[in-house]
Amino acid sequence: MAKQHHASQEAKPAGATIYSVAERAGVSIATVSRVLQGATVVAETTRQKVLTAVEELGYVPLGAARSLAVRHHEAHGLVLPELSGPYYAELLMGFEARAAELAQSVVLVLTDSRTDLAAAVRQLATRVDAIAVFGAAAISRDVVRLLHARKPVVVIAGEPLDGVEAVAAENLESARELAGHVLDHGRHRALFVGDPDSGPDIRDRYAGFVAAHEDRGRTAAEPVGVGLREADGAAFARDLLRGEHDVDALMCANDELALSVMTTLQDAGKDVPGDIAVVGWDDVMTSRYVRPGLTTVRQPVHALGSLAASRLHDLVSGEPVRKNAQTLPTQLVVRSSCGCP
Amino acid sequence: MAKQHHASQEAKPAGATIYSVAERAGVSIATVSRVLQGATVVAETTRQKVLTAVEELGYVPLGAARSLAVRHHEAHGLVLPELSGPYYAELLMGFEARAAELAQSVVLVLTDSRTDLAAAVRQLATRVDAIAVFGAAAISRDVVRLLHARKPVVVIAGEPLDGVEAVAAENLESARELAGHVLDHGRHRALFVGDPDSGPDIRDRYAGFVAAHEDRGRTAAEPVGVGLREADGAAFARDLLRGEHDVDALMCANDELALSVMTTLQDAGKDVPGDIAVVGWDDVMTSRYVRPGLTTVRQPVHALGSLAASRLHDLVSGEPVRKNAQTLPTQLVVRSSCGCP
DNA sequence: CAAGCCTATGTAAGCGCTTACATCACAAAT
DNA sequence: ATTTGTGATGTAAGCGCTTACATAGGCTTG
Repeated sequence: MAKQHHASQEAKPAGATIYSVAERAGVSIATVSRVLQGATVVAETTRQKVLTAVEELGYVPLGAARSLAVRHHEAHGLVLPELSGPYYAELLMGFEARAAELAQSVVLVLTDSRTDLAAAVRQLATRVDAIAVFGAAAISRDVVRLLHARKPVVVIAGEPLDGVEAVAAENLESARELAGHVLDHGRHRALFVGDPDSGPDIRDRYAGFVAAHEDRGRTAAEPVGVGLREADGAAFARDLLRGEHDVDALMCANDELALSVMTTLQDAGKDVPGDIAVVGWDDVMTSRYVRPGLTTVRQPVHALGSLAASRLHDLVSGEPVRKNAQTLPTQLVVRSSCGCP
Repeated sequence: MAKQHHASQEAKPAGATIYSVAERAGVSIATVSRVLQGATVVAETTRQKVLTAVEELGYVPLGAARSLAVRHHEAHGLVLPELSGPYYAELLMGFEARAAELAQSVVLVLTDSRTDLAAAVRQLATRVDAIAVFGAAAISRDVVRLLHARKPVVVIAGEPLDGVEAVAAENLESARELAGHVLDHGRHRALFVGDPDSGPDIRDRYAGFVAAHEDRGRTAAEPVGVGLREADGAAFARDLLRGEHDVDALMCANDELALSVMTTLQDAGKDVPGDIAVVGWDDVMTSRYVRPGLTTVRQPVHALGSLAASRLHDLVSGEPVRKNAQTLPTQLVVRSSCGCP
């Protein structure tokens, strides 16, 4: 063998390679590989010799070498904004679980912690076979488009982009239902809290809010374009207390917002839902615990992550891109913050 | 060139390699590599030619090939049980953020979704330079030990294992302080809810509970060994309501437990903290929102993740293993479920 | 008993990159 | 004009695997 395999030594034992295993077992590297891959048949005695050698040497195959040879990373990339709150975490869990079933590793990139996002994504593309990107992940469409030219990409809950596969949870109809439910409690001055321009999700929720009004021959108020975080909700609630709006119901873009609005109002002596009804979106854990329980919409977040991983795998396997976004149904969760007993 | 580089074509454009880029730019592959790595000096005109070719071909380097050549994966593995609840998510965020700074990818494995954990970990070891394992991740010590023989390993909040580096948040003293605080509210029949045998964290928290009693010349009751989930808390609360214990204060092993206990009691008409004080551990989001606010302990979870990533990197860089676990300080968060106004 | 056939194993090419070393062109120094 | 130095680039070996193909026994078969 021309190659000079390992006279070297490093801090860690390092260096058991397929060569050293083969030598120790007294077989060729091909046989070692066959034993480890388990595909081809190998004589039982040989198999044992190899396994023993592997054990003794503590051999761990080098993934990179395998990847290079098989021309697959056997890994999926997932790009999310962050993980505070249960939404993304749940999505990630769904993704990871499905990826595990498909024997794919998952490489995670959180955009909020990156200064150079484009570079991070480019670097990610370097080590995975396919990438799922969360829609609101602050990744410019250009980056997605660029990526998509090289690797299979799935956009989760994002702006549809043609030629790029998309998966999402249903928003419009559920929002219409939720808003309708609130209106049917006899509320006449409902407000949508959240910025429809911040992404397709919120946009559709507002659209549902509008539709519910139209269904009843009314017209919806303009949305209050605030952010999605607790602080935004608290700030808005203070505006409210100052009398800036005349409302008897609030449909918030997500639970975080709804919760902070609701508790801020309560702390100021307002009665929810007596004085004002508040509903949210996402059904986070806290929504079950607050009093009154928060009426909200549960998304199949886990399933969404799982679906993304599945599609990625299908795409890598050569399946064609689906033209239309796959939409998963959501579920209205009625508690009492909307006015129900 | 003897090698037959790419006459092939696949579904995806595929196939721009360093060779095609070199050819297009009219330079050697070495030069392309130099431009892309940016280390050595390359004439500006050449650099531009290469960059142009890269652009035109949409070249994305193959990470596996680089890894093989440089003999580094430039990736860290992280093994966590799951991501429900803010604890692990926050840990992961800290880990990811630091890894990003160090230009390391992060490959995530969630043990709850794996059927064959050992295999998953072995496979992980194949593709990363080092691995951080969360203590309670249900990974047997043997697996950790095995791993550790091959790759740098850091155990987060786990059972110390000699020769294996460990990082953790402080438990004992903070638990002593928390328990002391409760006792000093004049409670005399305090109970620890949680199973000290489920891991070093809980064990130390119970030890703090005991110590606080001893500090006051009292002796602590035996722990109530229940699980850490909401359902466990609700079940325990029902036992309590049935009169199975005579208590006026509960120190729960974590917030999830504390919250479900507390609300279950409240729903049954008990007054918290009037009839019974309840405190938790972790300071999850919900703890701020419930009424009364839950007194708890905030852990530097993000910092813990970050520290783990740093240490991993140091170890990969050849730094020696630190003998003693690094412990991060926690912070008592006093709200009103303990009896404070 | 020769001819063929499996089966188990070995041989070697190739995966796409990095990098030590060799080479070359040109400018400066003699 | 010749030598020497220097910066830019090319050459080629190797990273550790997988796998197509070749080979060598041991059986079966006529």
